[in-house]
Amino acid sequence: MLMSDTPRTNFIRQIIDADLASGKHQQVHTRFPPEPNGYLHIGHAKSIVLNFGIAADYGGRCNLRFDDTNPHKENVEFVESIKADVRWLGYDWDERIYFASDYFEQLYGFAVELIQQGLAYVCDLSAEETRARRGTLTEPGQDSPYRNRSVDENLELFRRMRAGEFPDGARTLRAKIDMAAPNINLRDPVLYRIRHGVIHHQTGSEWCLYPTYDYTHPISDALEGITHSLCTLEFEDHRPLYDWCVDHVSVPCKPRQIEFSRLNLEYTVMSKRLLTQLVEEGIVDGWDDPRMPTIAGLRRRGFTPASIREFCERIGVTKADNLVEMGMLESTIRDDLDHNAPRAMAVLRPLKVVLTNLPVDAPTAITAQNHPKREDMGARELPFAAEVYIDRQDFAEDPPKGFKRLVPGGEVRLRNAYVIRCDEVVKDAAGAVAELRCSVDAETLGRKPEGRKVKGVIHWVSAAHGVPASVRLYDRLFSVPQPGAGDSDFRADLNPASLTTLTDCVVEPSLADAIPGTRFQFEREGYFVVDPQAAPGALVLNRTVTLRDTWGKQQQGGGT
RNA sequence: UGGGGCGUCGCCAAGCGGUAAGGCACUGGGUUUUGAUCCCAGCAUUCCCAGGUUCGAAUCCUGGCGCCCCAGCCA
Repeated sequence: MLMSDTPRTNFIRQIIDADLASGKHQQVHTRFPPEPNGYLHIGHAKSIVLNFGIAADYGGRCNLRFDDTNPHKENVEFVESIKADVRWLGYDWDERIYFASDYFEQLYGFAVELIQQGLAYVCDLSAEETRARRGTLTEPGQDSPYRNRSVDENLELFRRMRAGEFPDGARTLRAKIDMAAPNINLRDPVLYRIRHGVIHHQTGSEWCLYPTYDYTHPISDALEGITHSLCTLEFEDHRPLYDWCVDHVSVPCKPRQIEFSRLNLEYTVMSKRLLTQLVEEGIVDGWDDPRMPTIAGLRRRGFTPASIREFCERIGVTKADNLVEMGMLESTIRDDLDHNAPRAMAVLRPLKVVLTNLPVDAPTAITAQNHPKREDMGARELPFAAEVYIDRQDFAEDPPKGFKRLVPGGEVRLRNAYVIRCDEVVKDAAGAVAELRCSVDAETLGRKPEGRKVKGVIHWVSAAHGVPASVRLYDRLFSVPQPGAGDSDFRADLNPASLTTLTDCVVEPSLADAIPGTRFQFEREGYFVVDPQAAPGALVLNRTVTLRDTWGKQQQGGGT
């Protein structure tokens, strides 16, 4: 479904090309290293497509590695959801699924190496004291009073830290680099901290000593033989530390860290902290709420793995800050579904239409193509009778200029069926339109009407055969492009109309037994997917995205 | 007067000294029993700004300006 022959290259692939050409590497080995402290989102998809995509295109490998060095925030539910999401996106790590915690013992050994070289020391400063001595952006820090302990004392203290002899926060292991370094990450960063009483999802209570990301990541990469370690821009300042670690410890190779800019999408949030808040405060219906930018949410919304992959290709990979329009995501799923989703008819806001002069020999079923340009998708039978439902929005007593649908005395084509004319508008006691009485032009079944043009085509469902359904219409979760901009509470930017549930919908009977996850285009309405909550007799459909709507856009643009 | 990055069309993004790709969006026009799809056309004399080098600069140099990230024992 790639729509162009745009070269899909980027600066990272160029670096890899050069490394291969120069003989620096014979093969490429990447990794996707999520922390299991939340569900994956579309920003992670960018990284997944980048890392697994490069491995696939270069005949290399990509590992899945959980960066699980902070047991306080992590759990197995997140581990499992991440595995499921990566698989669903279409990627395979074969047997190469790793945990940074797999390396805890080796990491400990490398720390001992650093101590022996005089490159790391046990520091007794509290977190607050450490911060107070770190200096500021413009002033150097001060050396820790514990910076010059002997190797033997450090070794002994570090052993006792592991043995659990000291309480949380009492001591840390710090790299001895340079407290005056202009790069704050080099001012004797903490390598190990003490954490008692937390049960790590992989190692249980085996450790009370946990390595930090800055120390763990480069070494994990090196142990796995990673050639190119791709991460986001905020780690650029950490690269000197990354290099310091692999340079001073006996690892088998030295991976190269390359940073790219993270994805920002309009009208949503991408930070795990905020997404977690939406879930925990019940603002959304869980991590897989179809309004969430999570992989699980997009899946439930009806997105396909291919469309997400294509989106990630289209946005590219650079180091420039970016804020991608939602329309970019929408167009990718429309492209996919336009080509691949079978068509069906569903009436979201039913209005009964009685066909008053249906010929006695009128067909009781009408054959409809499942796709306008794909014969291979076949056809289906639509039950047809004198009472049908149309959508209330397809009728107007007082139509706006340019309205092509049904109006009193006007004609419109019932899709796949006859041209009808509205003869009478029946109202209820309150004066609301209750029913329409229309006559059909018997000569227009499968034929153009004589001597006139009928521009409007509307969809319908036989009243006697239609199946009830409830439909969820989703809109953007937030009403502003950048929720929470300028330190404001992002919750104030929530879109109150992000979910509209329609419970009186009627869909064509062929959908009666549709299984969850099945996608359709409801003609003239949009793309929909059967929700997992759907049960036999209680169909629930989620709107993935509307069709492109130049009429609706025109209407909106004219007003206000 | 700390360090590290980034600035090419409304949004993404190619470009790597030889005279501005592509996608999304938008604007026309055509086809159409989905106001969809599809098709065709248009859409940066200019690359943050100012100098300089060069026959030639978005690309090289100098100086500005703007934006992002960093002072967790988070990742």
